[in-house]
Amino acid sequence: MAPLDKSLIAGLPAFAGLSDEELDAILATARSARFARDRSVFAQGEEARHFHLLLSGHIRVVRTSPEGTQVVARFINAGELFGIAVAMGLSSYPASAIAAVDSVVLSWPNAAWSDLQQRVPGFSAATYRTIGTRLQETQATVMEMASEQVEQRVARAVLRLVQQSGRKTPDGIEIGVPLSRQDLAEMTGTTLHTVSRLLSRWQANGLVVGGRRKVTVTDPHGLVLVAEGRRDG
Amino acid sequence: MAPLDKSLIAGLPAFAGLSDEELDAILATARSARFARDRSVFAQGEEARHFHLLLSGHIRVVRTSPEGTQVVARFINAGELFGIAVAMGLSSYPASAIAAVDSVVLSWPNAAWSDLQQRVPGFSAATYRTIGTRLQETQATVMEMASEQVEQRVARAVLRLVQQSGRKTPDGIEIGVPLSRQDLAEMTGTTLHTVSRLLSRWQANGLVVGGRRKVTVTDPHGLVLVAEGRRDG
DNA sequence: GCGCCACTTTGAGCCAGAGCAAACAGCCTC
DNA sequence: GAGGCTGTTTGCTCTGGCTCAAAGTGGCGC
Repeated sequence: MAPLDKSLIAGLPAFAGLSDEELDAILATARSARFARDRSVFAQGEEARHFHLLLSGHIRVVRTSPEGTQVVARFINAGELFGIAVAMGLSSYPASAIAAVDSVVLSWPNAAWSDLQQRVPGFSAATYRTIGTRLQETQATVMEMASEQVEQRVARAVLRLVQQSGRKTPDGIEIGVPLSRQDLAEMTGTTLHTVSRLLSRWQANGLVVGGRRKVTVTDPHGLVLVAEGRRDG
Repeated sequence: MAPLDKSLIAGLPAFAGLSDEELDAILATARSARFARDRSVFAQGEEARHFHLLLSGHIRVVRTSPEGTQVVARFINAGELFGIAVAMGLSSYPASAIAAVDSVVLSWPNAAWSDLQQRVPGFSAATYRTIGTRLQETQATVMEMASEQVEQRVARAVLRLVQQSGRKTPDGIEIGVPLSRQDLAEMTGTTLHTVSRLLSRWQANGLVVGGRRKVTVTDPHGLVLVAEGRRDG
């Protein structure tokens, strides 16, 4: 395989300020791979030999319970680390990572982890922040599930996705990830039926426009009111 | 204040294998304090100037939503770090920490964080694991809330507490933290009424014995079956 | 040892949202 | 462009668990 070009990672905040030589050294042990939509980068329970960085596309991180219930834990955006089981002292991946769209992933063997920590100043702190942020977000999800109605939770999930990957279109802001009603249900702990009903009502009230695996928000402010429980969708 | 004795922390895994001099140096910037039951070590939203280590007792970590709903995020046991906002790049505490019983806490100013990281080999990795573990646990909670019935969730919460702080008594295994029905409800996202009804039924069926702020598990195996949904309490 | 307060129990009614069922519509393949 | 998937919509029914209400009860302070 040809050496990877340092321009791939030169622009990422995690590697800011490094010399060309250092970038090359970091990339020496990395491999890049393309994943078609719906292909799995790694599967829950699989032995974790690598950690990964998303170069382009979107990854859906999914946890499956022993009974088969699935929960979408988060979406990974370009530039983010994922599958860093090695950092958390885990020997196998606690969730599966599925390409939500065609994606390009850079992967290092776990052995490269300590090297990166030493070589890249601030890498360690940045990783702490990444994991810390995810912990905060996950705890926020727990709070929501404990205290809010389904309608508010779904509204929040949609707004979060808009922030993460919203794309301006003539009709409004479109979520840039193919997103089924089922996905939305798995992010909010409800059923696709309930999500579908909510979106239908929101659409009738001019808040969103739905489509097959697609949601476009036409009235973000109105949806914020719904998320805060200060307005009925 | 008299210097703290190194025997306080010598036995903790995080500081294993350090020389007496190093232990003294680490303790030089720490302060210990005693917190009576129900006193707060720090409050949600407060500026995070210190990080903490629990020497003895139990701490309840509580998040409160803008609307006032409370969720018990976790219990901290002796020997664990908590309030490590500094590691996650947060400037204020995301939750409150309340002494569940009389407790002794060792606190360092944030400035000591990087020092500890450099001075103590393996400290960084241990902290990653701590945060990583909490992330896993929190995500497991999300899964439970999305896919399980209230009865199973409460049973799991009780079993988890038994593991963390169970004390053998003639009647069975008693949870070593004063635990109201309200606390249990806040850990599982339900109401104290429902928890009370469940415990009453479990008691009638010989699984547990309840008391004021107290729960004793008399049939752990039976409770596991309830937690797994393979038996009705 | 009395009274109070915080915690707990139990009852009754109700409703958000799950489960079940069935029809419907983009979109891709051949 | 016909056929078949996969994803979506919508109606109906049923129920777990929340809400409101009120009556216990253990234990601490005085």
